[in-house]
Amino acid sequence: MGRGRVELKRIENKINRQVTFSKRRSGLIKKAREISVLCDAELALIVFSTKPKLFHYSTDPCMERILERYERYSYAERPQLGKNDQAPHENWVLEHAKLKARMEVLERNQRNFMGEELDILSLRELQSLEHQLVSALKHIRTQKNQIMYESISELQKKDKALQERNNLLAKKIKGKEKAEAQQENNVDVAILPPWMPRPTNE
Amino acid sequence: MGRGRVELKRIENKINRQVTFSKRRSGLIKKAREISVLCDAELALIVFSTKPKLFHYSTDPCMERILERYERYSYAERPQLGKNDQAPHENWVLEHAKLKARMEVLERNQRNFMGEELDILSLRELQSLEHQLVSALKHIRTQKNQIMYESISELQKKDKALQERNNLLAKKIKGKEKAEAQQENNVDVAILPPWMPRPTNE
DNA sequence: AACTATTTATAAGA
DNA sequence: TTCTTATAAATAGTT
Repeated sequence: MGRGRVELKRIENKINRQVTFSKRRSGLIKKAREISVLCDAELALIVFSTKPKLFHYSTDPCMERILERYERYSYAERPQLGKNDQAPHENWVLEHAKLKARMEVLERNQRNFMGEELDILSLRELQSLEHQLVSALKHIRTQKNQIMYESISELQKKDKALQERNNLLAKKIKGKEKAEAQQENNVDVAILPPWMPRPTNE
Repeated sequence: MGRGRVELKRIENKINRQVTFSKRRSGLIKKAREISVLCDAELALIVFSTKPKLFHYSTDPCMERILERYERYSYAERPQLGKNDQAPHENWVLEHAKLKARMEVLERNQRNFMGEELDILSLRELQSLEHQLVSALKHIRTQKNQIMYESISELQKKDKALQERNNLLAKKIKGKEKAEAQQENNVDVAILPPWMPRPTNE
């Protein structure tokens, strides 16, 4: 919709892509709101731009509710693995407890990884944590470098292609100018009355 | 769009609502796909009809990934929602799903903190992670230093105390030796026959 | 950010 | 559900 069909593929021009993103995002969110109001549907829409920036729309004041509902639904829809018909409740309680315990461990770890709650750790544990973080940092920096290198090499490739194209265009223009100059000369000579002096080639 | 404006409110006729839902749902999903392709955006769309039936679209093969990413982003700005006083079972299933979702986020975070699975992170996310780790390392090293200092100063205190006790004991022993020596001398001199030479004090 | 020529979505009807 | 079609809405390119 707009002045010209648009091919369904990534828009290469960055500015253009950004503008289109912004327009279509608002359109999408509007449509989402419309269907939710008109048809009394519950929905959640999450969009990450390449920036990456987050946009979202949800019928529920709290997006989480819908995500949870989704999780629940998709769990239920998943192919039922071994039916736990025998003691589903018992089983659940057990699993829940396990999950909770594991979660607490994870949370504590996470806080430690963020440099919090270190006072309960022994010297040996601190040292191990330190080594882990140093190693992680190494990986992260390597990955960062790689991304940056890739980005640079891509830009260089683009740059080269553009330069070549420029050269080509410059040559074409030069050729054309020469031809035009030639033509002008010819015309001039042709329209001169016979008694006028002809221009001499130097 | 269509033959006549449509008011933005719930369609009361059920059949009509259903038809509209079906049409608009496909339209919405189409638009979602378009923006994701054209603008290179990552997105997740979840729709529940009143049936209730679930429809969803996601750029990622695994919707979870985007939901996790969403969680990660919105985690900071999430205000604690009010307790849902629902049926206990419902509530419980819900909490379980929530726990599981949160767990997955935590696990992913933890892997990231350990320098794994970095390939899905953007440059900006990597940078943020790096800063977090650097800050954490600083805290960890501070804590380590503090523990070591405390340990050292405690050892020094102990050392000093021991040394003092040693000195004290040494003095006591010296005093005793002298006394004994004196006594020995006395005895020696006493039992020497009168014609033997006496020891001289130097 | 506003405009507008077009394309696209879709409401109603079949 | 699907197709058609008149019309509303979205939006690509432009200013």
